[in-house]
Amino acid sequence: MRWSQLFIPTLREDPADAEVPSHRLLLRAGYIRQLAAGIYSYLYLGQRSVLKISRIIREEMDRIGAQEFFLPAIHPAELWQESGRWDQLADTMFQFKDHGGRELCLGMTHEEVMTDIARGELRSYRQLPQIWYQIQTKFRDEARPKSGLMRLRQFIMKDSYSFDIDEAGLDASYKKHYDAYCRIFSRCGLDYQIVEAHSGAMGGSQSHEFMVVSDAGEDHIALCVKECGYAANLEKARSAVKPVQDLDGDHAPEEFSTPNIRTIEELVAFSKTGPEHMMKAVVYVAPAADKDKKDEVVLAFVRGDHQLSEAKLADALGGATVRSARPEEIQQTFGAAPGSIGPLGVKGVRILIDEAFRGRRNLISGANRDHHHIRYLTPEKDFTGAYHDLREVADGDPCVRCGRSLRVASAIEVGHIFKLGRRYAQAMGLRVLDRDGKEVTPIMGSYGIGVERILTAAIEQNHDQNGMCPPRAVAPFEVVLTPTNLKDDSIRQAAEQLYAELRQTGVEVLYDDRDERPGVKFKDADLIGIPLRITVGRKVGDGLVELSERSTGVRADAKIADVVTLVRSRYCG
RNA sequence: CGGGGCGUGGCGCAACCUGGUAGCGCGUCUGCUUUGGGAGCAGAAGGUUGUGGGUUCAAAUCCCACCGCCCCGACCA
Repeated sequence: MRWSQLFIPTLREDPADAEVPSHRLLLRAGYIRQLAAGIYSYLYLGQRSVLKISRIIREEMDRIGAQEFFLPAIHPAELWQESGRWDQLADTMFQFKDHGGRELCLGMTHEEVMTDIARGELRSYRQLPQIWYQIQTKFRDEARPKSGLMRLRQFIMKDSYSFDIDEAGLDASYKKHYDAYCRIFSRCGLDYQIVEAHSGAMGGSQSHEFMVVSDAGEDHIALCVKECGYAANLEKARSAVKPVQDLDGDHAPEEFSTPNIRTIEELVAFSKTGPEHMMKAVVYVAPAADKDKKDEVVLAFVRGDHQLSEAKLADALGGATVRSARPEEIQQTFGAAPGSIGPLGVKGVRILIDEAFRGRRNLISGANRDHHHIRYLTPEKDFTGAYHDLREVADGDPCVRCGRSLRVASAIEVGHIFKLGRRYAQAMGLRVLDRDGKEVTPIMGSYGIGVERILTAAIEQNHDQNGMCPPRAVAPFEVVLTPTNLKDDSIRQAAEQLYAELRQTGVEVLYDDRDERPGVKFKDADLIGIPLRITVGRKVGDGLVELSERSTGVRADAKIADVVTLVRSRYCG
């Protein structure tokens, strides 16, 4: 393509609204323009990158035998009411009415539509397994879109769904996706991590997320610094605890005065005891499912130097959504203010204890009386509760698997696979006959990839002061051909000829035939991140051009006669 | 949804506090010169100052309401 005829609106200055590097560069390089919060137009370069990413995904999905569909973005409300998600997801779904008053929504995902097709057509175990996928625009009315293409209200997603007759079949479909995803992200040039994931309110038994470590990411993961391979989403990550030496002796619990002591920190200073000997009481409320029932107050304990994980607490309570209790609720339930809450004498409140307290003794906690705490508390002897893993892993905690340190990092979620189970199939009446002629409910898997997030992650991982340097697989062109001065006949002729030859041999080449000074062309080429530049300049008289690699900055002269072969073999093979 | 910030030619900003009819840089257009890292000179075009209302002789500027965008937090199948 001839640059002079293309629309590549590069910007010299940083746009005021862009903070993270990928957003800034996508705007500056003329890949995208914003239409509204979380809604972007993909211009020529952006669309080329998106198409290249989509093509890679398509190839790898086809390779595992997945079949591509194209499904509606507009869905009738009834479909989502059947699965129960119309109300459940009302806050993040674009819902609207047509002229006749019929309720519709823009699809945020396609479990319902896929399952609807399946229930109408799949009759026999002989038709299974099936893997169906699509690459489609999804819509979510995010409470807070942010960071360019990181969190969008309209975005492109590859989503696939597997239907199997039994668990073993699902395992196989899951494994196929796992492997396909590895190939996809590797081909896109991403340095990624696979982490065990929390399957969330969707249910499901097993789940992995494909994460790209980046400061711009909004997820948090824990990674073992050694090669034991442990990696998990922070919502699910576990850590070991270093053994703690408790105070010996068989003491009875003893209340003591702690005037104006409310925080663990103050208590540590006051009692001259380490926080690992304290039971931090955290009070939560699980709102009642029915309006007739009362909200349930729960009391959770984590070690003084640990943090409670709300996700784990919610899991321990069977997937309920929880909120922290208000001070007046705490006062009413325990007869004391937050900061003085403890396990003794508590009635009618569920008590959850973090695993880290197993086998511990002579601990300190609140006395349920203002300005008082209790020491010599021993779980199981003095009070009981259910043990659960409740604490959030902190940077530097020992790895559960190998005991080395865990690193907590922020990351971009580019893919997510999980075993859905039978929830949708059941709710929507998908049944097939098995070998014995008995009706059974197939088991499903659901697998997603965020297309824009691959682009975002690729840029977050690969950029410098001059612009982006995306991997070749996602860059909009493979080569930029840059004549330094088109008014010089020998330069122009050499460039024109190279352009023709490169195109002929199938190299994706962007020919910068603009009447601009060399500096402008170099800056633009660096900004938009074309992996290889061929500069046709002053050495053309000696039969030489210059090759320079965007990502490394390495430059070398090459004979004009050899360039096409060289480029094809070394750079665009 | 809570907190904070910002809306002025295409982009980045100034003028607002202290009211007097909008200015700078970049970009754009024309001409000449220049040509290996965002050129120089000369000339030119381009703005209902987010929207609506109010105060005033007079509003980008003061007041009220609304809309939009960004950031932090909550939320995130």
